[in-house]
Amino acid sequence: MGCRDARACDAWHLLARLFFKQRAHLPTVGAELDLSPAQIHVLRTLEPARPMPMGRLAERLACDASNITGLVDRLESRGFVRRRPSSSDRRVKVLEITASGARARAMLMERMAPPAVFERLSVREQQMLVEMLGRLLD
Amino acid sequence: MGCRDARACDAWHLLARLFFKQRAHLPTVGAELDLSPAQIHVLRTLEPARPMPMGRLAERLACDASNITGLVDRLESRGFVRRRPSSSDRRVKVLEITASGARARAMLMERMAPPAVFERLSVREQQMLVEMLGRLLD
DNA sequence: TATTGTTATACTCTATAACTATA
DNA sequence: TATAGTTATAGAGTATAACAATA
Repeated sequence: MGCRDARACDAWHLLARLFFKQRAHLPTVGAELDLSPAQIHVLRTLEPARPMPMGRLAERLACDASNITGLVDRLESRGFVRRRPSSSDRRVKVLEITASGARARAMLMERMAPPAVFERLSVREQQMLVEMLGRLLD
Repeated sequence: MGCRDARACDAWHLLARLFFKQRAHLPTVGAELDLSPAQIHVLRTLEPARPMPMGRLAERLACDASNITGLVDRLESRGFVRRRPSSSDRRVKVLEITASGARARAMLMERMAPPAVFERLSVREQQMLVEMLGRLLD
């Protein structure tokens, strides 16, 4: 009845639980800037000084490319994000976060990672967690 | 421009990235059983032999209680979940996963935690990850 | 008077398919 | 012929507010 790899299933389950637990703060945090949860994830994914084609953003958010158009439309109209033509392929539009968007992003990230949660781990453990999550993402 | 607690922000960011990466498989996995991503998370949250009031499920999924009604309606009509009256409070309805639901759950969990991902960590590291995530969830 | 679950409503997200402009 | 982004559409999720039953 269980999974073949019980530890992997446990890990995924706990990971999802922690994500939902933190996600509970998204509506409150987003309300201050009038940003929906999905828009917050766009800002989170668009790291400053790391432009990203729209298609790649769709991959990272695990959604269809057609969703990105509308999400970016509203963020762009509010000055948080910019569309740039790609220099190598004229079909591609590259997304950049603006200075204003980067400020909003930093504020959002900070609210989403309340020290009260992650301080339950020692500094050494926090480093290990970050390193392990990074390896799972490769 | 960064967060006050950079490590906590990194951890939250990586956590969200990993969640989205795994979530990319949800539509494919769910399609086999005709389950939406949200319905999959209901089944994942409802661990076998651990009945849960509807309100508590709403908390765990970080959504409004009114959403749970519809989600559970469809899962119940397909025999994956049961509503039971609470013995102590007649306002409360307790949710149980059925035998059929538990089989679907095990299949989903296995597909969502492909060994190819978690095998990038040693057994010792997997144990530590599970232990740390558990502590973050307390 | 407060709480649990439900209903009705409106809004957003989401995938699908068809379209354009490039490649 | 294939790909990146857009548009139109319909379906599902979501929060809000009002409601019934119970505490």
